[in-house]
Amino acid sequence: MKLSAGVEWSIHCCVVLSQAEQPVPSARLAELHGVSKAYLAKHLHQLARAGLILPSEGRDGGYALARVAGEITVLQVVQAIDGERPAFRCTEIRQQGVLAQPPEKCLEACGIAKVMADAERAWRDSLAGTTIADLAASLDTSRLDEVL
Amino acid sequence: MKLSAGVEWSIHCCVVLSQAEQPVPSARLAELHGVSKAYLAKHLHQLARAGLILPSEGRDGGYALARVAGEITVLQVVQAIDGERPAFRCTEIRQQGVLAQPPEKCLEACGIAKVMADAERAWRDSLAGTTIADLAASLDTSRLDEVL
DNA sequence: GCGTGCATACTCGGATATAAGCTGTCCGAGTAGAGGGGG
DNA sequence: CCCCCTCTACTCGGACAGCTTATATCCGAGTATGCACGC
Repeated sequence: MKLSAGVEWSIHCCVVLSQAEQPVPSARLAELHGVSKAYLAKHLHQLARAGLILPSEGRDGGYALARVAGEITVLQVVQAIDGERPAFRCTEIRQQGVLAQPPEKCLEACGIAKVMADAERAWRDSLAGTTIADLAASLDTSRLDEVL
Repeated sequence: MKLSAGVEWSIHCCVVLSQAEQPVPSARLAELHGVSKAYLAKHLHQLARAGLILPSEGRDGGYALARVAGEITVLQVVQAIDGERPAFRCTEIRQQGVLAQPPEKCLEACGIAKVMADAERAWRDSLAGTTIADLAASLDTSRLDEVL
C-alpha cells in the first residue's frame, strides 16, 4: 500500500494557495516546492476536476482555491489525487473454490471486508478532521508573503 | 492507494488454518479458495517469515498457525503481506524549492506528515482490534469440517 | 517380530517472466491581456 | 482622447515514454513417511 507522492505535493500547494490573493500558475507552484512542473500540473488538473481549485487561463492565469481553506479537508485532497476507491477490494473468494458458500448466504458483506472497510473509514474520518486552514496555521507561512 | 490482493487471500487462509487440527499444504489452501497455487505459496511464505504460521516439510506437511487464533490480529497479517512501511512518506519538500525552510525550523515533523501519520495510526488501531478468532466466529465455518 | 535403511512422493523456498500503475515529460488548443491603429 | 482589433505570450489540458511494484509461474532443494529387507 503506497500513497502517491502527488498527494504530498497537492496538499502543500493547497496550503500555498490558501495564502495567495492572486491565481498562481502551476509552473510557479512547482518551483516554489522544487518539483517537476509537468507532473505537478497533472495533479493540479485532478484537483481542478474534483472542484477543489479553480483554473484561470490566459496571461496572469493560474490556480486558486475554489472555497475558503477552512472548507477543504485533507481527505478531499487525498481522494482527488488517489481516487475514492477503497484500498481493499473484496473479490468474493468465499464464493469460489472447494468451500464456496452459496449465494443466499452471501447477501451480507464478508466479515473480512467489513473489518477492512471499518479501518478505512477510521482513516478517512481522521483525514476529514483536518482542513487546509488548520495546516496553514500550523505551518510557517511567513515567507509566503515575499514570493507571492 | 491499493492493497495487495494477497492480503485477502492470507486472511482467509488464516481463518481456515484456525479451524484445522493438522497442517494444511499451500496447494490445498489454494484450491479451497480457488486461487493460484504458486502465488498463494509466496504469500504464505511471507506469513511464515513474519512468524504468524509455521511450515512443516515433507509428506503430510503444510502450514499451521504459530499461535492461537485469538492472538493473531488482522493488522499483523496485513503488515506481513503489505509491509510495515507507512503509505505516506514525507519527502521533506518544505526544505526544497524557492520557499525552502532552514533545517533548524524542521526539527519537528512536518504538519502534513503528522496528519497522515495520525490517520494511518487510526487505520492500524482499527485493524488491530480484530483477531482471526473473531473472524472465524463471524464467518460460517461449518463446511470446513468436511474438507479438512 | 523388530529394527534399520532406502526409495519415494510430497512439501516449502527462491529465481524467473508478465502486466499494471505510478512517475516524469512533451507538445498542442485556447484565452486573457497588452499594444497599436483608427475614428 | 477613446474604442476596437490584432497579436502575442502565457495558461491549462491531454497524449506519450520510463521505471518501480504487484501479479503469476516454474523448477529445484530438503524432508517425513511408508515399505522392504535383514537380523
